[in-house]
Amino acid sequence: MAALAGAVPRMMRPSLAQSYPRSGFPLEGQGRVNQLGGVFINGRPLPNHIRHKIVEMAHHGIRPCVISRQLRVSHGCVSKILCRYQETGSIRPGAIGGSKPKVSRTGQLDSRGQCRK
DNA sequence: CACGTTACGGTTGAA
DNA sequence: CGTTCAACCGTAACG
Repeated sequence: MAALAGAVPRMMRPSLAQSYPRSGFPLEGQGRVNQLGGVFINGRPLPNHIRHKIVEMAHHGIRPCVISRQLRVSHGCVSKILCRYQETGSIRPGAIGGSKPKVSRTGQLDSRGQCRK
């Protein structure tokens, strides 16, 4: 599914998209720039296409250091995403949010429900 | 110079 | 309906 991992963009919510205060693009207001000159959002996963590019380049035989420079992402992130990709075989991030499952609290299993949308 | 891991700040989302 | 809390996010820094 790696090749088909790209299909879940956080499209603007109908209610939010309708709530356009003014300006052309109220969204993406947290656009930050890292030392590499790349735009990312603090506390939010990278765009789907960026992740796909990282895996694609890595599969091509390009060094992680080159990928990080070419895509403008921190090498730490590249390493993390590549590691996860090899583990799970998927490009998508883990399950963010979601409170602690009561069942796990009892002290049996610690596997969090990886419910991907 | 290249790579892995940790530290930090921030957001998300169910309970 | 609003708050809480743990987990993951990615960058920045360390080794």
